[in-house]
Amino acid sequence: MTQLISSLARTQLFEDRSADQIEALLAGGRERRLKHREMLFRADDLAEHFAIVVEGALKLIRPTILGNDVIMFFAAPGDVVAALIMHHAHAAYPISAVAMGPTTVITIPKSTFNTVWASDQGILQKINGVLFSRMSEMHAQKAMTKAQLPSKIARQIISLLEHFEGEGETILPIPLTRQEIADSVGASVESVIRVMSEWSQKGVIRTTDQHIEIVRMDQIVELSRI
Amino acid sequence: MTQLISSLARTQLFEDRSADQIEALLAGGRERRLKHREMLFRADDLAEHFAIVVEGALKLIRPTILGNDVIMFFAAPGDVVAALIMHHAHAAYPISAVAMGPTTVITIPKSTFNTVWASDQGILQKINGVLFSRMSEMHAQKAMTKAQLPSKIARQIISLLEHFEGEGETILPIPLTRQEIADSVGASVESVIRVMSEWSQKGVIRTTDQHIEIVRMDQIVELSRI
DNA sequence: CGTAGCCTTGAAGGTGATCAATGTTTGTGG
DNA sequence: CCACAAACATTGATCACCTTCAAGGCTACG
Repeated sequence: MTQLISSLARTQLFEDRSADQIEALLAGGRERRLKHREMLFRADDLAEHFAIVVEGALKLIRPTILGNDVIMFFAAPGDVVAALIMHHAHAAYPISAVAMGPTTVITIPKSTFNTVWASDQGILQKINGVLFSRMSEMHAQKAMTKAQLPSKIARQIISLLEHFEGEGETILPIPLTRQEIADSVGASVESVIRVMSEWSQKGVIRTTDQHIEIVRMDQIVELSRI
Repeated sequence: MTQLISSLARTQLFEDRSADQIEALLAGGRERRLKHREMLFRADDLAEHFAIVVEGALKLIRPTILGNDVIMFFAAPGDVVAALIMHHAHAAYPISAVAMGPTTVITIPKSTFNTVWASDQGILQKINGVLFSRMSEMHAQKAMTKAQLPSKIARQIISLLEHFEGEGETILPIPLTRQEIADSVGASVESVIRVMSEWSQKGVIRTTDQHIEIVRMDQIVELSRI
């Protein structure tokens, strides 16, 4: 747990907190290590915990009536998931959360949220920050609806790169399949493959066992704003 | 102002507050009556106020690189807009807000938010509720990306009807153009017109000067889940 | 009475979906 | 460590949905 706390202390959420304070905020919390593709919680299950991503990544997905999945968000270390729902009594998760690669999270009971977190102005503010960036991301995606597929994929990749690596890095640190890209931009796998294969051939990107490397960032940026 | 307070007291946000409490929360607030199509604030302007819709409606729009607009959200009476951004110092509005029909709002300075609102747990919780439903709406929309246009339009109409009227009503109380529907579902005006003209012919909907009436709700509901 | 905003209709064409088949890599149990 | 299954990537052909472009009509309002 001390290990955990020290890595949490580096996240945006807890940056201005002491180890003691963090420990108090984690009351009743439990570390969970998820394997690749393991589910943390399922849509429609009763929401009794929220979670903080410590390492790895979660995809927040929702099945559609048509049978396919839609990926709403990729949660990176430091992200809080299912926090908004904690304010509702007896509510169900609106989405499912699935690990991408080996992932560590802390799950915290609703009761801790409603006692410790809800009365901590600083934390609430941080959570709002997290929500704000999530909302911004959804807006950015929606603003691309009428753009062509290559632009959408390019934007998504850039966004993921920034969200997971900060600046400068060019290799996405999570295993990301073409299907997942398709599910997040609202396209079919085949179409995503056609676009990305062309990029690979032109040397714009490179893929080594599900890890995507951006070789020519300038080109991707350009594509994202056509 | 007393008039205003009494209509605010009926909103979800202030339902459990006394008139005095409401007045305190509105410190520095100013009533604004907007005409149809008048802009409350513009994207990229410095965000110094947030607002509560009292009557009418606002569309929250964002221009895209391709030149067209995207409508992110339709704000109904009781909705709070630009609240999330209040936590950031010197931030700009990420979207523009434009009145649909004659609209009354209260604009409240950032300073009030950061003093009175930020220290009021109850209010923060309510705001989270507002955000939650906004997020849910974005999710619902995203879940429809791969659906066909008629389904998207049907879903959007149902969602607006619920958001603006509660239950049971069948006439949308805001002037809503085909262009606005198109901008909100990510389609072209022409396509929206083609779909809705067919509905009009079949007697599923009726339009009288920009007010849409749902005649056969069952059909619309059915269409929304194909 | 002219302009602005909105609605309508038709024709042509393209982007991306769907379907189907196959190759490749990863993982697992005997 | 091999064999087989599961997950993932690929390619081609066909076709539907929706966009785009163009032209015109209707209604409200200053």
